[in-house]
Amino acid sequence: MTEHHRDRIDQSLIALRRILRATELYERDLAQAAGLTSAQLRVLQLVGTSGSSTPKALSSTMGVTQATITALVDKLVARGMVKRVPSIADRRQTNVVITEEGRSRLQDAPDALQQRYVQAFAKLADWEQAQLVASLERVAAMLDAKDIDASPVLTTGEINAVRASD
Amino acid sequence: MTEHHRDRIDQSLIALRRILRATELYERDLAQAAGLTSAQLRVLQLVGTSGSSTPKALSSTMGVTQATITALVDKLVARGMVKRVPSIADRRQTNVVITEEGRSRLQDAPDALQQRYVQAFAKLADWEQAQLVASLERVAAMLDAKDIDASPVLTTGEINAVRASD
DNA sequence: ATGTAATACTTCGTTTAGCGAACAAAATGG
DNA sequence: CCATTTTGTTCGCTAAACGAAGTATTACAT
Repeated sequence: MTEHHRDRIDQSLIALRRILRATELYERDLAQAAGLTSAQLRVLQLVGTSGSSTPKALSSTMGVTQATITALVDKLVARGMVKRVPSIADRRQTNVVITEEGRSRLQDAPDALQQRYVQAFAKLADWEQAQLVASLERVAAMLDAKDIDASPVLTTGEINAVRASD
Repeated sequence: MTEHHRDRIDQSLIALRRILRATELYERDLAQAAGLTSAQLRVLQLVGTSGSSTPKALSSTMGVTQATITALVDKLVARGMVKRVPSIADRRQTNVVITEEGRSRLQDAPDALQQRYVQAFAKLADWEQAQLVASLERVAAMLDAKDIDASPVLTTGEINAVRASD
């Protein structure tokens, strides 16, 4: 592997970390401004876009256990953002439904990414936008591929081997 | 704003969310495999790359309060990963220094992004790598610009106005 | 030089997020 | 009809994070 390849890996990792960090920090500020925590806001947004969802679905979408969802929904229920409606089709299930109060709160608390991103994106030239979308989708595919490697933890040695593999 | 512009914004936001989610989920798994929590690992990595850092610096880099850093450093000290060394130049300051134990732990716990990313990145064609780096750096600049907008919270109306602004 | 302000860090008490284990209720498949 | 699986909740616990208050230490203004 040549030097500029290694440089590019480092550069893109640094850029990705900046993206992660900026979003994370901003998400906290935003949720606080909306009077919710970021985890609660994420749940509210998920319920809001679909109109209704089950704890099981929320759990797998967010990547947390159902027990955690129960606690988050409890808090949103206590604040009147959301209500639990027993499912008729399957009586094990509970539908988490957004309320009017919840909807209007969502209006005041737009998505963290949207706020930062949309304004800047609109300023880019057409070809830049197209390229950006293509690149982001490629990175996303790279990262959330379910089977990048069977082993959950790669040792440093293996990583260096990959990096040296040309 | 034409339809395909709006589509592109949506597509890129979706891609960014996939990136964020994949990294977040993976970070948890990885830290657990390394016997540390992800917050502790982040501190250890920061201290490890610079060799030594102050709580104040860690605090602003990570975007948390100093009280939080104190607690995290306490835990790393208890596990012998890191030690506190009083600063000589400024006696208010404490240097957090990585130990041998900490270094070797870092070897076993590579960065969450690295693991997922490096393998896939190496497989891309040269021109794709170059384009990816350029795009990622552009997004990062867009997101962590300190002055995207003076107002901390943008209302939905304003966002829609931006999206309709051409 | 001396008093005041700012900085660096810690301690303490509290809230939130998240997990695993144990459980009840309902659905599914023999 | 019975065993198994799925769905959701409760409980007890750990970790992360915050703000407020407190202690040193340094910087600054007069």
